[in-house]
Amino acid sequence: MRKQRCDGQETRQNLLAAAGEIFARKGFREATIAEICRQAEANTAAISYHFGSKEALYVESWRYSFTQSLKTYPLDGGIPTTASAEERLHGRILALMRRIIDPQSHEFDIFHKEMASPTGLLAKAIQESVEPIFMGLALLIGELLDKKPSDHEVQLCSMSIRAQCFGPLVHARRRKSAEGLPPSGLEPLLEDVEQLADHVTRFSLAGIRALRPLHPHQSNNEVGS
Amino acid sequence: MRKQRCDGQETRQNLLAAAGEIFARKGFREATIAEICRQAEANTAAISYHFGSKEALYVESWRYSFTQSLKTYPLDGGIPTTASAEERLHGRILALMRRIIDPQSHEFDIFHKEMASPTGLLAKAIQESVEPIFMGLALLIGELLDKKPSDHEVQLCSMSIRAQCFGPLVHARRRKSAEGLPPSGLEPLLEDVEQLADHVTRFSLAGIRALRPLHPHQSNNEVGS
Amino acid sequence: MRKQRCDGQETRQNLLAAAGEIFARKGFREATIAEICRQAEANTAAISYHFGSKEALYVESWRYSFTQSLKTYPLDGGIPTTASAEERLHGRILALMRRIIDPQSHEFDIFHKEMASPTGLLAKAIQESVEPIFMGLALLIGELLDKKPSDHEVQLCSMSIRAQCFGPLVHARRRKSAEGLPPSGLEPLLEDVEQLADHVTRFSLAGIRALRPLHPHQSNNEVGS
Amino acid sequence: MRKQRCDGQETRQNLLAAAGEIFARKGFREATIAEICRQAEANTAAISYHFGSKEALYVESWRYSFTQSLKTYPLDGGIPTTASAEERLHGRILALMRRIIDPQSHEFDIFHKEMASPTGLLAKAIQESVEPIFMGLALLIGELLDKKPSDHEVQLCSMSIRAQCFGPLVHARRRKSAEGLPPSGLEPLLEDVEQLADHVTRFSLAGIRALRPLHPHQSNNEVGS
DNA sequence: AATGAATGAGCCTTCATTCAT
DNA sequence: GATGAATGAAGGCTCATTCAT
Repeated sequence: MRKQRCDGQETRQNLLAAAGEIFARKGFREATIAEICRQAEANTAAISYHFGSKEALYVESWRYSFTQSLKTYPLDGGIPTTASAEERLHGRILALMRRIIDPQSHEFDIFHKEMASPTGLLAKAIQESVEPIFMGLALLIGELLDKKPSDHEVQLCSMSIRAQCFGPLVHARRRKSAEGLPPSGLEPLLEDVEQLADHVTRFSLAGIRALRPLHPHQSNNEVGS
Repeated sequence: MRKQRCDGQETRQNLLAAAGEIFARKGFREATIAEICRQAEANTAAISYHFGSKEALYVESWRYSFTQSLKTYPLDGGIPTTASAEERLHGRILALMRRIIDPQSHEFDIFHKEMASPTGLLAKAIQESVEPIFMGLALLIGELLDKKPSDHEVQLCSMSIRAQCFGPLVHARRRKSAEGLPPSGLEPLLEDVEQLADHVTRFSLAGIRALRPLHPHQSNNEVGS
Repeated sequence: MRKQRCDGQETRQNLLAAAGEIFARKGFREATIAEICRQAEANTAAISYHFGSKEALYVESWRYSFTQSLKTYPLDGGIPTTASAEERLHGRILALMRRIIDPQSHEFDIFHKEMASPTGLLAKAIQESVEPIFMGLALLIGELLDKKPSDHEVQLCSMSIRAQCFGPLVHARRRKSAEGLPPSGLEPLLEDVEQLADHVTRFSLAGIRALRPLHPHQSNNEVGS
Repeated sequence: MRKQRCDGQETRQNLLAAAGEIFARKGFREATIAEICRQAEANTAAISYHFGSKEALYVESWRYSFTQSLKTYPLDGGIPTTASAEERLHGRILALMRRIIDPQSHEFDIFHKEMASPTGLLAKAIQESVEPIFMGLALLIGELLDKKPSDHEVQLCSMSIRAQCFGPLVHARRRKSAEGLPPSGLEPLLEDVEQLADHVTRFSLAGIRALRPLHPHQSNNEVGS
């Protein structure tokens, strides 16, 4: 009972997709190549053939998930660079949240599990992928604070914002995945996301402004709502 | 070469302590009872004997870690109830951070791993333990916002603060545990913690105030430093 | 369906014996722990438990086989040290041959396979075990040649004798094991061994004497260069 | 990126050569067709295609190695049939040794591994190839002993000589292959070979003469029975 | 003629658990 | 009360082989 040998890369793609899903659900160690291959409708030896090892598949599947996710949700949230810093911050926060919450994307579940129980296998890949995101955020905050991105206060604010994006959403993801099928639960969650992004943006802009040193005449027009 | 039968509970205590450490380092699934027993200098069968199963040991060791941690770091950070809400918030944030960062305590590593890869075993125990912490925080924020603790905005702010405590510190923990001995690396980290708590308090108070509806006379004295 | 836990070392002994037999028949790589355990009536995990790995079992089983074999066939063949050098040489050759040909002993089959396809695992064990055998032979030949055991000619003669013991007998072993049960085939083979030992002793003594330096009445017609 | 389809037999030749080398180094079971094909720069399916199976390739590669080796080293060592029996024996021994030690030739490594761990696949091929070698040696010894080649004593002497050729040289081969490049290490080994051949010839001629029946001028001090 | 892709069987190992002592 | 010994179920990986192209 052989599979059709369509174009030769189909199995590879199936494995990457299935691996992303299973690794996101179970983590590296608890995921079994048997389950991945069952879902990809491939033989267990196919992983050795295409990727060499479970470890290599893990790294590849994360890169794959991350790339796909970034294609769907550009870092700047589609806000033009001519918009105000506040609007661009809101755009970034919203884009990040949508990436995190998208049930199609598995990168953040994998990322989260890797943070909690590092295998060390993703260190390099994550480093390369996450750095630009952090840097873009730090640049924006630096603009708002009128300081260099490497400044300590900028870093602290960056951390505050990132944490507000990650924390609640990984919970939301789990709550969601614990339910049934995604189709019905998608829209309400996206609504939630916008509301949450509004809150985090407003909350954080206030926090940032409280640190702004020497502008006595600071305006109060916020973004959102 | 039997062990001394001191009081019969010594092995149990050793197992609880060792389990907390190992589960914190490796998570439930990846921790092996062999390693736990090796560290506790007990026989592998001792776990089945004392706790019935690996699962039961897991729950017990978390309760044990949590209880010990709460004894060391009271929820209110030692700030008297007569102090201002801002000071009490700072006290809570600092206490929470110190609990998280304490290398002696394993509850947060276990908690974090359980969030990332839920076994479901701790659901009830965590629920019971975390609820009062969240409630105390919500009460305080409600006081600052002049709203009920169950109000949506209060919940959002509570989330913002909790996330700022968890996010950076679990990273700090890992970075720390990756180094050498904890004793020498403790002080500088505690300094960091106070600095971080100051930032989060100031940042969040500003965020909270920005949501406060229509009180023109709001004061600006912040806490910290 | 548990095994009886008689004295706790029975399984270990069974495994050692079975391993010697299987490793001798199939070699390290082709032998499977499943087969060894089937023959020892033990679980496959028992090997990990008692020895840690297939590799460690291999080494242990060889030491076990070698020790048992040496107990049955002392190196000197039971010839008293007061006997003539010729008689003692004959004793050694016969003892070596009997050790090699004994169907109960597996050390030489393992040794032979290890020489042909080294795993490297037995290097140290074999070195330690074989050294005294070679040294004893070299001492004896040195006595016959009136030279030091480390002399080049002594070494060459030692090699000639050892090769004559090994070569034909490993063939004989295989021919024998290819047949059916050992009980009936044992005596005729032992007879063969004595005949063979006589031949090798006579043949080699003549070769040695031809090299003996200072006896003026020996003939010197040699071949080559 | 297909290979050039030169003449269609190039791949076959490459496979035979690579197989000889790999089988010699690892033995039949441990050699993998993946490694052989990698070295031959061919696809793994090529073996099934050209030879039908790993087994068939094994047999073919041995025949190939043996044929090539025999071309380089004629059985009689180039000694004319008019030379004395002693000289012809020396020639044969030297030729046999040179065949064994030649690092270019793999037949003896394969042969040795096959003796130690018979696959049964080479039985017929080896039988056919080795018979003439043994017969030639037996004829020569029969001439020296003035007996028929099938005589028991002739067979024993033949065995003694063959064993002295095989034993030390397979060791030498392994020692050599464990070193670095063969080119530089070749000359000193060939010197050793001649020295060794001299020893074996002299040693064995003495042994043979000691068995020569009724020539009144031979000495008779033997050992045994 | 030749190959990339895929397969299924088998191997060694790990692990939580359970007896008999 | 406590333990050494033993178990069986998986898990990841390797490998010779076989298709469809």
